[in-house]
Amino acid sequence: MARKKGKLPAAMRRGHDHGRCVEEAMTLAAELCARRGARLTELRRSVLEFVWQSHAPLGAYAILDMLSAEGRKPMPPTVYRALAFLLQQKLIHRIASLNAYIGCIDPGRPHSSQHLICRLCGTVAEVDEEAISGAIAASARDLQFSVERQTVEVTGICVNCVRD
Amino acid sequence: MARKKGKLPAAMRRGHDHGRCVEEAMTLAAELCARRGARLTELRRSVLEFVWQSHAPLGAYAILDMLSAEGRKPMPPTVYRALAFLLQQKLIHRIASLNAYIGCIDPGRPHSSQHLICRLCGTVAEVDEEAISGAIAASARDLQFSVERQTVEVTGICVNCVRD
DNA sequence: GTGCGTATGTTATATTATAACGTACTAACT
DNA sequence: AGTTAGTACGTTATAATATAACATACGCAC
Repeated sequence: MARKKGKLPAAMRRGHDHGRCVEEAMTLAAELCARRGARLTELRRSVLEFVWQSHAPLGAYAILDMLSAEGRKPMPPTVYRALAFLLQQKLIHRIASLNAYIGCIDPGRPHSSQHLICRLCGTVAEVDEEAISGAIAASARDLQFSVERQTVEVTGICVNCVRD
Repeated sequence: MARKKGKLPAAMRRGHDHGRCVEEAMTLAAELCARRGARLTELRRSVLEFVWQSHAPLGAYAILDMLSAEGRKPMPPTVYRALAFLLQQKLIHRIASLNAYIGCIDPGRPHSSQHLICRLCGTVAEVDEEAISGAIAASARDLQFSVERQTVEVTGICVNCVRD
């Protein structure tokens, strides 16, 4: 079950226990990969964890720096391959307008998603609004356009930053 | 007035007179810039024309090559500055998922837009569906998120490519 | 025609991403 | 355990996209 109407997504709820979010996401990712026969290696796990720890999407080279700080010294292709795996498994999303990556909040269920990106704090909230994806699907149908992927990225100011 | 229901956008109507589209777009651009006191220089005009001539979004370096073929030999910043101007004037859109640029079909009127991108032929159709932008606005309102920009890029197969 | 603001030219470099090929690991079977 | 086939990772090089910083030229207002 998704977020209730009127309740903010976790990413935009100040003071929520994000460590717990990350833990749950990692556990779920491990389960999903096991179920699918996909190998969530140490490297991939690390990348996913870094991505999840940040409320703002992480760029590939930021991830690379974090891995370097940990002692690994991977080259770009290594990071990009890990990201490609996580994208395939739908454990993360790519935010095209930022060239950056963020954890998927609901990787176990096929869903469309929309991202609200705060220009000030960088926080991204993922939502899944049937009204939006349905309107897009309807419009495409009208044009006999066969949809494979919807990218919806909404840039603006989040509630926390407006208040500041 | 926008496209009628059931009628394809020009970009996806085979055999439409695209030369005429381009001409009209250039004329309108000149008028708008004059009205706004913005200078549509030769360079900017050329860039806009190249962008308009293509049904598929053009990358900055493709534009650069076209300008080079014409005799100018601009460096990247020159092209990016022209693109920045055209974006500011809302004469073109940037397609984030392709790092490429395409003409705006209705630069004279403030509007939100959604882009349907054919994965096979590269053609992009711009639409302005109130149902989509409205649903996004409503969802954002619900989260007290103040929207500045909506990016909606729908990837799939267009009607012409499905038939082939 | 002088001066000021804008546009463009130029050099250098930053940022994001991938191609190509080599090595190592892992799991499955014998 | 040894063999092997497939996958993951390492490494080198480079492609593709984009911007910073500073110099020159252009165009319009006065």
